[in-house]
Amino acid sequence: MTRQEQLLQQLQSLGYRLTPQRLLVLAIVAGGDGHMGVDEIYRQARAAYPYLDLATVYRTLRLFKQVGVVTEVDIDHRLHYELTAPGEKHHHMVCRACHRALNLSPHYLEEFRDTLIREFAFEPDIEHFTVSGHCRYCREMAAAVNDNAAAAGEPANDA
Amino acid sequence: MTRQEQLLQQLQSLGYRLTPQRLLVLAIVAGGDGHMGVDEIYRQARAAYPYLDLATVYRTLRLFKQVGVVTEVDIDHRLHYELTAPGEKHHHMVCRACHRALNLSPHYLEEFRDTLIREFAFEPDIEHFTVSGHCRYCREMAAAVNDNAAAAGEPANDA
DNA sequence: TATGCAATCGCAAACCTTTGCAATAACTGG
DNA sequence: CCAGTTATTGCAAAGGTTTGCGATTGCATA
Repeated sequence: MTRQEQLLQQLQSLGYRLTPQRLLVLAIVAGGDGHMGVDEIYRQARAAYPYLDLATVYRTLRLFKQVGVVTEVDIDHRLHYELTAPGEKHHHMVCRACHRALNLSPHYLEEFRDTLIREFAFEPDIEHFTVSGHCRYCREMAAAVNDNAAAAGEPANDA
Repeated sequence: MTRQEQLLQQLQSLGYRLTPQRLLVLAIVAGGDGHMGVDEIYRQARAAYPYLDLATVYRTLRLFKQVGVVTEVDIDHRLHYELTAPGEKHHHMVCRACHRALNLSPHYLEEFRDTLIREFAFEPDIEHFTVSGHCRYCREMAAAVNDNAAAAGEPANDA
């Protein structure tokens, strides 16, 4: 039994129905490399089954997430999904500048998590943890730009 | 010079214009207690100046955030803002169940931050850090419910 | 104080995501 | 294999947020 069949059976045993739409979305997410945007999943799904509705894709992904089949990652205020790899669980560092998402081993969070539970009885949602910030590359680039522009001081523009 | 006047001067010195809309939004956020939803800010602003557009409120708040005047908090996928209190900086723990937002002293994050910088050269965005999870009260309630319902096993419903 | 330029505004439309509803289809039991 | 139940779908519309654009207005300069 392949991993996908396993997951499907898991869904079914939880009382959910196995619809062609769900099979399709699962296959696509499983086939993609890493976190995929909803639009990309939708595009691929539509190529195989043009009748499919965007709302169904969103609902399906939400269901998968709830059941633990996929992991949701918020990248620049957009939802992305990737197959949950058991035993290779990881969190994300999302760069505010280039929107790259880097993986982060849960190991780095355990202590933080323990502290929150101990001090506040707050159980952080470590399944879907994401920190935003500036990645190595964008920091280097920002530093370089700063060196050049030095004193310019133009305010930001709007749009 | 009041804190508000300070902030206004800061905006101006950065090259931004002091418009009535901005003064109004700043006054409202400064007057509110803690993180306010955009709709609430908009409602109050409109009461004083009915011509104001929602888009302007969003743009203004985004600008304030960028300049550091306010802090953005994502509560259940909605944007909330609060005046940035220098010296009282704090992060948030947002409960996934009741959507309460609890404050978290930066102290609990310093070590985590240092680790990310050291190991990955990733500079986490500690100005706008939010962890989601389950708060003390909702955990207690969930535990109580579990005790009662014990074995029910109904699948989730849709809407 | 009058003038000019760019930043900002209001408006309308777009974008991403969720939701209500009636029609459809997956599963269950006979 | 058929019928009944109910989860799920497609569609259309709404909700929250962002954006393009022409008109307005703040501010600097003279």
